[in-house]
Amino acid sequence: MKPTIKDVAKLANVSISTVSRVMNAPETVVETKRTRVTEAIETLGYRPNSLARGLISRKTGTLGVIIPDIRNSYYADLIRGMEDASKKLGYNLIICNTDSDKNRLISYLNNFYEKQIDGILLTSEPVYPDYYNELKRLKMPLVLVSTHSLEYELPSVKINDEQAAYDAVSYLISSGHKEIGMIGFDLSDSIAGLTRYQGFVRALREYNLEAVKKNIVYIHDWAENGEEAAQKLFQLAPELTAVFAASDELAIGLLSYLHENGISVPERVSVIGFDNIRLSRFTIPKLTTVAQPKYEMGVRSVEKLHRIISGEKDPILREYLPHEVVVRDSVKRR
Amino acid sequence: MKPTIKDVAKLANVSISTVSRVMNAPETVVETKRTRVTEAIETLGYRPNSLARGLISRKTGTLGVIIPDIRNSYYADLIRGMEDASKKLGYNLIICNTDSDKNRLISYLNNFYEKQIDGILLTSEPVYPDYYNELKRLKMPLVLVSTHSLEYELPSVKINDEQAAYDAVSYLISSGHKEIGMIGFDLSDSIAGLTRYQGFVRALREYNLEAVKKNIVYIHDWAENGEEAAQKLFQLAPELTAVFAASDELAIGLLSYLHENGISVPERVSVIGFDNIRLSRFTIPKLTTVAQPKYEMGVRSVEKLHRIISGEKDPILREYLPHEVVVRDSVKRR
DNA sequence: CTGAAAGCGCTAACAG
DNA sequence: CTGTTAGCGCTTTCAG
Repeated sequence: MKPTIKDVAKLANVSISTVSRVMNAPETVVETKRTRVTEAIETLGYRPNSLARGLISRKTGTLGVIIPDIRNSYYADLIRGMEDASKKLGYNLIICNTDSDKNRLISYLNNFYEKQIDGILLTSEPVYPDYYNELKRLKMPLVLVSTHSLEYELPSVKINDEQAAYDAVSYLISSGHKEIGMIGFDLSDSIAGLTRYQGFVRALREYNLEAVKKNIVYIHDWAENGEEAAQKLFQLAPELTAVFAASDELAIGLLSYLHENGISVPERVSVIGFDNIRLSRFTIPKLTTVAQPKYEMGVRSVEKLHRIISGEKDPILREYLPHEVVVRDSVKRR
Repeated sequence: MKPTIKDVAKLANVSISTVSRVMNAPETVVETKRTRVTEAIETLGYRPNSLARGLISRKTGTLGVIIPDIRNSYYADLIRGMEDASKKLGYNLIICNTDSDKNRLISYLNNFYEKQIDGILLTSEPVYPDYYNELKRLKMPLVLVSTHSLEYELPSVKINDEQAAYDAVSYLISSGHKEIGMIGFDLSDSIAGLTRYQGFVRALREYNLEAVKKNIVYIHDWAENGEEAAQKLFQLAPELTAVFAASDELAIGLLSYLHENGISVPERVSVIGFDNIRLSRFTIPKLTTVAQPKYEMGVRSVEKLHRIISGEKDPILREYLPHEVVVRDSVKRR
């Protein structure tokens, strides 16, 4: 049986309140007793039960993270950032994958509620009305990450996806490309789908290239094969000289497809990705992409959530972190 | 304030024990009251507080996962497998990154202890005596994943790394290669380092190629640049026709290096990786590698841990799951 | 400065 | 079948 505060009290010959005090406010206990207690704690290997503590304090020191699928490389850095910030602030992270399944998401929300989680980090998921209602009912501190909500007053941290896509495509255009295509996420995905498409179109329009906006293929699930999409795209528009892929994973599939088909990159076709995942530095050729500050986003989202939990006033409701075009070797000037 | 069992009892006009009963043993309550309680729960949106429950049951429904660094692609599938199995069995997963730092690891162990975690999944870390002592002191159910211990009687699930490396190198040899090199993890890493090296050497020896076992470069940290290691390796042994990389990430760095230096793969040099991470299907050329059943390992480890927690007798202490050479395009017969 | 006592929300005997 | 009561391990008044 694990030693409890009672055991410590008995061994140190004090009351349990005194033991409690040396743990929470040592200066209020006379030194003689304090050391006796400390020693007792030591010899018993006592550690306070955080369930009992949480029952009183109404704090568990645990945050719930909801992501679509951890296998998506995008989340690796994000979560690491969250974890490092959490450790610093005294939290643990419970990670849950939803596969963007509504029921699974709601089930986890209730799970969090029962576990008395201190706050939620909801990732990549658009906030549909039913999610919002559930969230509101549960009344748990929340920060949206890699997503936001314009309809509801919900704190969030993400990049400006539309602008980032715009910058990617502009980079292609300013490199002399006119026959540009895109592999994007379904437009029903209001975060990574619609916005990046809009950025794509805005760039084209600005340079009077709007005619090529038809050169687009959508994928409906992040794990879908980038190669297949690439094939469809080049069937649709064989004349392309550049492609904007809405994620690096997609770009990597595209690179693979092009290589298989003897289409050289960047000589014949240029490719720009999105996210700057770890392995994008090692593709052949090295992938030019627009980087999201993923680690930093993870850190910021936890800090933001912590501020909300602590009741501090958070200066900015919707935070947008800077993205950056990382120039490597997959785009050629022509 | 969240509604408590008292609120439900009051609203349904029964005692709190009755409410408790409809939640835990509904059949022991007469229907009239049962429906009254159910309705009260419904209208209040009541959910039991799992802290209070856990205080009594001594179960939290939470498992602690310790990994070196989630940014390592290897862990994505593993964790997803753990998560899916956990959801099925009613657990949540707390994920902690240690960077293989001893203090950080021990700090998390104590953290788990205080949180009354039901069990621990300790990943990739060799069990040093001080870890073992700490683990023993804490007395928490534990399963080792992607690692094991020969000194201590600790349950584990992993592949046979030595054999897997042997199979990789044998595949190279049976494809006609004699000038073989390796990029491996430091030998002080008894799991991914030493064993894979031993498999490499055993294969060489078996085919009387032991002379080339000097063609090896070690990296000391998984995140180290595979390109640099590759450079050192080819400086050391320019005549190589094949390289065994101890991880796919390393293999991808190697591929990148070779391409940068105009060394064609697999025409001039063949490459075989290890792990079969998601993106290894999309490298150029597609990477031949030895696959670990990562997802399955995650599932099995949670099931195993669950069995231990439930006090069931677990048939096998140390489980070894099958690996498999996945032949793609990066190794050429010569 | 310190001990006794109440209570966080819930489960589990124990009577009735 | 159901209510009362006693805790689970800890923090927090409240006296002294």
